[in-house]
Amino acid sequence: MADKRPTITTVANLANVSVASASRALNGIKTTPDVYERVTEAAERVGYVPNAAASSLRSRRTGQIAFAMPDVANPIYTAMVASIQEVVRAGGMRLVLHSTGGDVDEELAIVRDLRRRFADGLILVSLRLSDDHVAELGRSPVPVVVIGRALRGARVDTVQADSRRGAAEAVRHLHASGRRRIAFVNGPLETVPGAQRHEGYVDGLRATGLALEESLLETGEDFMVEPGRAATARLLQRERPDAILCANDLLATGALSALHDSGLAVPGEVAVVGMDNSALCDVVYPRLTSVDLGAARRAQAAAELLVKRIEQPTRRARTIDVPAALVVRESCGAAA
Amino acid sequence: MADKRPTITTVANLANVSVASASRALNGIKTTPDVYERVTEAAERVGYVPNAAASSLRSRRTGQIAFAMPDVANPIYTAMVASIQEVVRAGGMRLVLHSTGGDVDEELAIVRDLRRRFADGLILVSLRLSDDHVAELGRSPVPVVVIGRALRGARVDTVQADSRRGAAEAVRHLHASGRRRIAFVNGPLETVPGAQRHEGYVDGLRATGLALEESLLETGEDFMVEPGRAATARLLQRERPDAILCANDLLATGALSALHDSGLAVPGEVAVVGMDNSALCDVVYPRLTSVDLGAARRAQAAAELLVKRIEQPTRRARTIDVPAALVVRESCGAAA
DNA sequence: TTGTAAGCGTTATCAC
DNA sequence: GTGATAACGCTTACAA
Repeated sequence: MADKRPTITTVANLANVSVASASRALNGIKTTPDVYERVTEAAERVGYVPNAAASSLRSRRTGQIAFAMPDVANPIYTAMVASIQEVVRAGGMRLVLHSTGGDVDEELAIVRDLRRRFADGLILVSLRLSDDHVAELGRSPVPVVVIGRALRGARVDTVQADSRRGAAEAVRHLHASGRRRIAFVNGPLETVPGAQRHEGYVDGLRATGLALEESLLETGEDFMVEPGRAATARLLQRERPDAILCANDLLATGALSALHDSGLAVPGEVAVVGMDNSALCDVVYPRLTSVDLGAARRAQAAAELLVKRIEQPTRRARTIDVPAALVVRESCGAAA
Repeated sequence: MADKRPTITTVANLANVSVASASRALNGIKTTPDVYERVTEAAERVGYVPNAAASSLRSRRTGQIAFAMPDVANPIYTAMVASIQEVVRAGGMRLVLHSTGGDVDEELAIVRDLRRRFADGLILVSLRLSDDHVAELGRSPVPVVVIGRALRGARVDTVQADSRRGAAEAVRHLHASGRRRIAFVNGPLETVPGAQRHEGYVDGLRATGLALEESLLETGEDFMVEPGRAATARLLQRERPDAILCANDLLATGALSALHDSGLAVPGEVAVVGMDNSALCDVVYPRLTSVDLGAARRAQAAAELLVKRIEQPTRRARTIDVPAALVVRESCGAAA
């Protein structure tokens, strides 16, 4: 902690120029080399650093990007944070983080808070996009990019994963490697990913000619490890599946754990496939086959979209689709 | 996106009071109930939201807390983010995130950037605290709380883990359960945790009467999974240890992976112990015994310390010690 | 209690 | 290109 900070006036006086010239020199706006020299030197000498609040107030730019996601502890969002952070830093901006707990009201509160203009834009990941979101997004004074599902009626840029097709592909792969009783451990059905992945699972069954069996379906109350473990345990009390597709890697991790506890061999007796292809996949045992939904790419695309939109607020809203791709690892080799 | 925003003047005019009264009413400063009523109603009606930059500029408080850590992707820092986020939100503030990559220059740049006054305070996690840090921290206009090691000569609040004692305890536990060739997979020795945990390992050997063997020491070039895998693989080329203590859970995860690949049973042939007791422990197979270094508590303590210090900048610098505790799980049961 | 008015530190708009 | 000067939107003395 230190004392009195120099302001731009300090610098201007020291350099014998007006504050206007000082400001211009410091912001890279054309000046005489002489002025530029004197100003930068003076700034250097007194250790001048511009005040963020003052420059935001006048310039109407905060240099901050906000990112709101359901849960910081989920590796998939962590990966997104890392991607966004890169883009943000490359642009000399700062990242403001919000963890919403997946709560819709919380999400809406954050969008509403944008009216404070604490950030130049927001990247929002929501599991439950509603009309309320559309309405609130419409009132935002700064651009918002949604990672999730394109919202009809909202003029916002969107980045989407093709998780439906990804889930279907996973089912086809399991079928192709000889599995016939393919269970599905999903998260809450009323979420966007929950609904889409369920559809993908059904698509996959249809494509392979397998029947949809209620007894092969389980949903965790959340896309987390424990719900995955519990859901799988319930599944195993019925006629045993020979493969389990999980709606994300956390659920799959829970599934692996439940299978270990039951003494079932993976992939020998039961194959397991996750979704997200997160860092978890190389960490669990056996390594997890997973559907890559391009989290890092989605986050990067969202960040870049946002930065462009901030610079050019009037351009048309865009939707970017990021394809899914199955990444095969140990957890779904051949059946025993 | 929308159009012209109402300012406090809009509200004041509508309520037929001065802007000063409007400001007071909105900030909970004593006014006539009548004035309060009219102002809040007017604010409500026009959807007034105060401008963050303007209020920061005048009040000299940004309502933002910054957190700088080596790596967002490391679950231990993720846990810290979650803890800090809670405190920050409870105080109605925002969290600004910086991932430094463990780079000292990056860390120093962030501290320097505080002079912009973009945040009211900073929580800094550094793996390599130096005199440069002391110097730069001394120049910060806002308080900084360090999570790491107390810095001599710096007037900053600090939160420390007792990782030295924790490592020693892990060694003692392994010895007590019959292990005699206890290896140590460490991260870079020139880091604060690397150095401390090494000392703890040596303490533990001494306490149990085991000899320090060079061949049982390995260091990864980083506290990550891959270096852990590689270090363990190197270790296994020599005379086999019957236990491996790892300097953190990521290294331990890599160790487990290398052991699986070598076909060695855990804990039957080799016991494994990690440090940090992160979310990873319940996710890997077998579940990882780990030394809890109180990450969540440290982060929470740091955040609370910072908030208090912001409110009361002159109070004495404090150092909080968070104790370590071994959490026993499957990876270190009895030897075969 | 309330209103008046003076900034907070910048950047943007003018004439020059 | 440069220098006055007026905002930016708010908080806070100070006087009433």
